[in-house]
Amino acid sequence: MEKQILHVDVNNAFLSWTAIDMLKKGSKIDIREIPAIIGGDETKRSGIVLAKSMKAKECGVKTAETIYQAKIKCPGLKIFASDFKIYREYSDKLYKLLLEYTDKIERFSIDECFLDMTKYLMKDTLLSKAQQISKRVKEELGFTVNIGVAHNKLLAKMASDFTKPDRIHTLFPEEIETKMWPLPVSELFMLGKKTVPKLYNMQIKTIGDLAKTDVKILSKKFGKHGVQMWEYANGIDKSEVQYKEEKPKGVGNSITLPQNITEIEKLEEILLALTEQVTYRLRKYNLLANTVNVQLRTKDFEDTSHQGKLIEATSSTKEIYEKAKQLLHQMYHRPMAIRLIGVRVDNLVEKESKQLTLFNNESNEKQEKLDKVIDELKNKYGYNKITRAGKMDVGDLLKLKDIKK
DNA sequence: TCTGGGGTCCTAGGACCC
DNA sequence: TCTGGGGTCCTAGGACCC
Repeated sequence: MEKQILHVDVNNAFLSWTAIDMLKKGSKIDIREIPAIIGGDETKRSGIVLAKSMKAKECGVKTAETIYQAKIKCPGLKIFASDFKIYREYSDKLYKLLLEYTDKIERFSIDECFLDMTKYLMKDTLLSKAQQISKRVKEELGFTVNIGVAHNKLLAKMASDFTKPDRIHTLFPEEIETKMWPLPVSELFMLGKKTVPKLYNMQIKTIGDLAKTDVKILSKKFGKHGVQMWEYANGIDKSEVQYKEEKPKGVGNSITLPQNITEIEKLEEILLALTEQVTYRLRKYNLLANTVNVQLRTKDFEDTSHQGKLIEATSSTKEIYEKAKQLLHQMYHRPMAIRLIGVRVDNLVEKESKQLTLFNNESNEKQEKLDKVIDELKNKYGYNKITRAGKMDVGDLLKLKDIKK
């Protein structure tokens, strides 16, 4: 049966949400109306553009470029800090509103949702629902969305990306040729900056060119990915809206350091703080990890990572940190100037399904109790207030003067 | 003061087994 | 002085997304 899918995409999400939050707090300016961006902190070496206003876009400012470059392009540019707590609140408000139309919603990211609206079989009904959603979001929540309407997720997502802001676009099978095929191939979902030049070399410049290319040639050159890009170019996507709350497949935490660090002792301390955050989230999900992965980025932007299996699945800060420290020592050799360090856990399993081991020793139980007490304190008094005796969280660590150089 | 942080999925190659 | 081949598991790295 033919599905009816909507893709709802918030226009300039971070910038819009910051704008309406500022207005609510009495700001006289609407940062959506001036050349403005939401950006990281250049003094912490995380100075990239997260979102831009239309006026900033007109100057040529691009998402993910450096603030430094953006300022050159747009001299009067105003920069505002991101606030993910606020973004989460607006995202939740949007989700709640959408729930009134269907419970089959997939939260694809903080500012994008797929809705399975197959229960509205009539095209006119479907379109009027989309119009209703668009109007209500604007009036009740104060920001605008783009909505893509199609028979599968891929086409709905492509459609919502057409012209912005505050628009509804359809992409039904008979419209693929006129609406999607003339677009540059780089516009196709899942085609990034590594693949596009290769396609250009093959004289494949538009999505239409890709759709008409022999899938065997693509399969040979790009493997599975080649088949998928051909299907996408032809509007084929069989995936379902994943509306059931899914547990994460991995949990990670990484930080770009304000200054490069060479001393392994300092890296260890930061690693512990990162690990504490990871295991805290792991325990909140009631999950256990089977593998630990440590990532390093050098001052020259060379990335390396090492991973290792744990003896048994765990969410214990101590056990995961021990493993992480071991991995760090494996990969670290002097003199290395480290720009970024990260830890992540993968191969997660439900806590309940953990196999009982013969030697469920007392020390493990003790450790588990300690983690639990710390988690409860963190829940009660706020994450950053509570840390292990003698240790600080990443934020505090990075404030230390002696970390410099 | 140039280059985030959170993810997912795929692939190539090595180790090991039969 | 020859050197299989299939299968599984594991790891490092890469590509892509928002």
